[in-house]
Order: sequence, then C-alpha cells, then structure tokens
Amino acid sequence: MKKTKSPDRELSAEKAKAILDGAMREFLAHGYAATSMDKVAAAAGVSKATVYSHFQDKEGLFTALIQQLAQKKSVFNLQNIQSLEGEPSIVLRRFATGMLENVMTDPQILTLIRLIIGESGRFPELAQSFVRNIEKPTIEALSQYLASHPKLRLPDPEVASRTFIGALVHYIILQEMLHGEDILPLERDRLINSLVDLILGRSD
Amino acid sequence: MKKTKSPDRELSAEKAKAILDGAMREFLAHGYAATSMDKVAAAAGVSKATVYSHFQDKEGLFTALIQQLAQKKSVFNLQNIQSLEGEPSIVLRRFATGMLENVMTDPQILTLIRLIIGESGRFPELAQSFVRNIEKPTIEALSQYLASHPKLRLPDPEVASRTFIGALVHYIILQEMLHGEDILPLERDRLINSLVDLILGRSD
DNA sequence: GTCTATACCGCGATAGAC
DNA sequence: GTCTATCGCGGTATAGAC
Repeated sequence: MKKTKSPDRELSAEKAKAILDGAMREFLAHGYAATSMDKVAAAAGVSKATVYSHFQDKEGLFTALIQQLAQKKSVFNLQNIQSLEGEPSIVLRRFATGMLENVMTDPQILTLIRLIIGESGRFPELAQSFVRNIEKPTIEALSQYLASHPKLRLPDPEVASRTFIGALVHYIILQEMLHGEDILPLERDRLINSLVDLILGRSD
Repeated sequence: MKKTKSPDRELSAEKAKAILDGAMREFLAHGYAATSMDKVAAAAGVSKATVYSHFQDKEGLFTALIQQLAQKKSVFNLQNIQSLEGEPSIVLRRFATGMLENVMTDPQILTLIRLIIGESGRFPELAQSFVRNIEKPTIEALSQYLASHPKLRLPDPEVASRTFIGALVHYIILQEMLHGEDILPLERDRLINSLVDLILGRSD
C-alpha cells in the first residue's frame, strides 16, 4: 500500500524538489538580490504562482534552500570527522587533504560559502546555522581528538584546532574564493606538510 | 596661483566625492545588486544624471568605490606591518591585537570584506586587488620577519605566517561576520596567547 | 555640468480560471 | 494545485532644457 503510483499525489512533492533545484541554480549563480522569482520558476519548469504556493516568499525560498544545501555539502566532509582515529600526523594530514579535496572537487561549495558570507549581514540566522551545524561540530571534534593525545602537549587544544582549520579555510578563501592562486602561490602539499608539522610541534 | 577659490571649477570634484560617499553608504548597507542608482544619487544629494556623468555605469561606480575603500581601511592596519621589530612574542601579540582591535573599532571593515567575498564571483578583479594590495604585503612582511629570526627554528616561515594570519581571519569570520560569538565562544586574549605560543613553539 | 522628465523593462506578489 | 494574466512599483540609463 502507498507503493501504488499515484502521480497526482506525488506531483506536489516533485514540484517542490524541482523548485528547490531551480532556485539552487539561480541563487548560486547570481546571488540573492540579483535572482528573480521569474528565473527560478523558469529554471524549475513551473509557473511563478506554483513557486509561491510552495514557499511563502523569496526570503522563505532562499533560507529553505541554503539550510538544505549547507547540510548536504559542508566544506569539511562530515563523515571524516568521525574517523578521527590513529596517529596524529596521519589523521591531521588526512583531515586537511579531505577538506581541500572536497572543495576542489565540488566548486558549488565555494559558491555556497560565498553566498552565506555575503548575505550574513542580511540573513544572520543563516550564518549562525552554518556555524552551529558545520563549523562547531568540526572544531569540537578535532579539538577533542587533539586533547585526547596528551603526548602532543598542546596547552590549548581548542585554539590548536581552530588554528589548524583556520589556516585551511584562509588558504581556500585566498587561493580559490578570491582568485589569488597566481598572486600568492602556495602548493597544497607544502601547506599541509608544514602546517601539520607546525601544529604537532615538529617533534612527534 | 590656482589657489584662488574657483567654486565652479571645484564643483565637479566635490560632487564626485559626494557621490562616492553616498555610494559607500548604500553599497555597504545593501550590497551591490540591492543598491539602486536612485538611492545613491539621493544619498549623495545630486541627480541621477550627475552620477552617470561621473561614472560610466553601476559597475564602474562600484569597482571605483571598493578599490578606494580597500586601500583606506584594510583589515590589517598597514602601518603596523612596518613596525615588525623586536621580540617575537611581543611583536606577534601586538600584530594580532592590532588586527582584532582594528576590526572591532570599525565595523565597516567587516561589511567591506563581506562585500568583497560575496561579490568575488562576479567581480574577480576586485577580489584579486584585495589579495594583491592587502593580504599579500601583510603575509610577506610577517613571513620575512619570522624568517629573519633563526632562533625560532621555523622550517617554513611563510606557512607559519599564513597560519598565524589565517587563525585570526577565521576567528573574525566566525565570531563577528557569521555572528557565532554565542555559539562558539572564545575570548580574544585566550586566542592571542595560545596562538602566539603555538606558533613560537612555546619554547622562546 | 547639472538638472527634470521619461523611455523601457523587469521585479515580487496575487487574482481568478480550470 | 497549477496555470495565465496582470497590478503597481522601482530598476538602469538617457534625452534635452538650462
């Protein structure tokens, strides 16, 4: 039961998905203000009225979309933060590699973060849910991992965790987001190796 | 000569300044797409046609404004990067304090960077000039300072410089730009102290 | 050089047929 | 639930008077 195809009943849900899909393309390509509801409707293959029957208004559609996207494609591949086990130099290297690989593989992540940062003044709750759902778990997981290795003698694991992640985020922003690869070049592997050594006190 | 007040001759320059001033208020408050040339003209106290007589179009006005602003109010107070002299722990602490103080004192800096990052997809040359004129000199100055102190035994001063600055930038983004102070609290002094110790290998 | 007035278009949102 | 058609407003940019 309920497995019987009932196209009419499913239409609504399918359209909702199509709308979010069209909204994704348009908002990611042009930003919030420069995106029109007409274009969203066209990209979704529905009429504008249908868009408004599924979402209250432009703000509602935008926030619903970004919330959904931020969960699906976090910068830090969230599976990997659960596999924080093993030798520090290996774990940190794997963490950094995974994060950078993740961004290079899927450029939409870059665009999404650009959007969240760019609209963080007008959509503070969106920015905060990014911090809460993405940054916080990642920083805390790495922080706890570092704290659970007394051999590292890190006086402040949380700041160490933030520093490690901050260096990677700053690298991504500079090289990819702000197009600085040619202006301030730095090889990925060199960053990762030197950064890991720096955090681990080059003594492990 | 030429010191004689000639109001008519100066009118144009004064208006240009007024236009940039109005444009600053509007663009910083609402972003690029959501800002109208009508509002800019009103904020500047001139007519819309006058705006178009001084700047080619909306893009031209925007890029001229951002270029000018980015030079005037850089995140890293650029005077301080020339005073990189003395003991490392003191110099680094002063550098970090100055940078954070700078951002907290003038919230427009935050808004400006939000704008540059947010529009870095559509205005890549603006982003690149930010990297070239602001980030690059800062990173290189700190990098050279660190390299000139062999006692620190930093195997890769450039990555150390980037890591130090990256941690501070990430802190600013998380706490202030994305409104994460209550979600992921961290005292400024604790960050600075732990970060300086981490970079200097807690052994100086 | 600077104004007023306007051309022309696209916006967000809704009413009403089906 | 979804469509077409439309309302009212505000957008960028310019023409022409002064």
